[in-house]
Amino acid sequence: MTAQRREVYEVVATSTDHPCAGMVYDRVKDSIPSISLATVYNVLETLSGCGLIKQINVDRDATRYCPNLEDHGHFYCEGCGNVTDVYRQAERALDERWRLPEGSTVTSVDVALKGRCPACASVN
Amino acid sequence: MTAQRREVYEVVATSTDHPCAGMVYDRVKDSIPSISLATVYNVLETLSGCGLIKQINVDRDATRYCPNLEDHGHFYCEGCGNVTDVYRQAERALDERWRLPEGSTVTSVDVALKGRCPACASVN
DNA sequence: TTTTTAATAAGAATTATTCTTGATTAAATG
DNA sequence: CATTTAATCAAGAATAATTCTTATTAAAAA
Repeated sequence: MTAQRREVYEVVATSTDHPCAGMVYDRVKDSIPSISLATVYNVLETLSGCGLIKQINVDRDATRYCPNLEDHGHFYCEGCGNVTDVYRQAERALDERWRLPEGSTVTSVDVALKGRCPACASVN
Repeated sequence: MTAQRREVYEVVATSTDHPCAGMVYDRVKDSIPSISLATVYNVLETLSGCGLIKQINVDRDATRYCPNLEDHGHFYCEGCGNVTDVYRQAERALDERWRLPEGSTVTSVDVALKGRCPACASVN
């Protein structure tokens, strides 16, 4: 655990806006001005590999990072671009939700909802 | 509806492997050798906009295209890279599945499962 | 202390996609 | 039918996120 890793993790953990690599880079530079963008990418990859943070992808936008390790989905607002965490109404096993090919194994389920958040929906 | 549009749509509609733009380009060239990759991108965008095909994204891989307009998710095999359609066990309204912010509107729900298909899971 | 290993910084390289421009084609109008 | 208008297309340059390469630095092991 290096200073760079500690600081990158800290930035993601204390951010509520699901920042992308460039945003993390900008924020980490406040405390480590010499850090390189490539290092931020490396560290984000390492932290994701350890399961300390999660990558979230909406369409082909830049990958964003999420410190919330609970089972949840993401709601992307097409008005303001914000991403918020959303939770299931009821916890249900995967095979109660999806008909999967017999004998397959599943390692992850990503759910991305798109639409307009209350603020943006009310404007128009 | 031009020849290019007809042919691009035909290729996507008759493909079962969820091809990306480059793959569509290669296949369409058989019947329209002069077509350009940019045109394939334009047409795929147009067809997606009309709702005739759907874009599917897994992580930041190249966008793939799906002619299946039913409500379904996608299962990406980390072994062979294939993408297959998966269906819900039961049709349930969105707000029975997710707790959404009061007053929000939802335009799309994308579900991407990752794991190993039966063939790849049995090998290892 | 010396040697080995891993992490970092910097910038070049890659890849999917978009943009720009000029040429063609199709549709609309006189 | 001729002509204007608009949309589409082809080709290649441009862009943006990400990865790769190489040299340097820091940490760990011998």
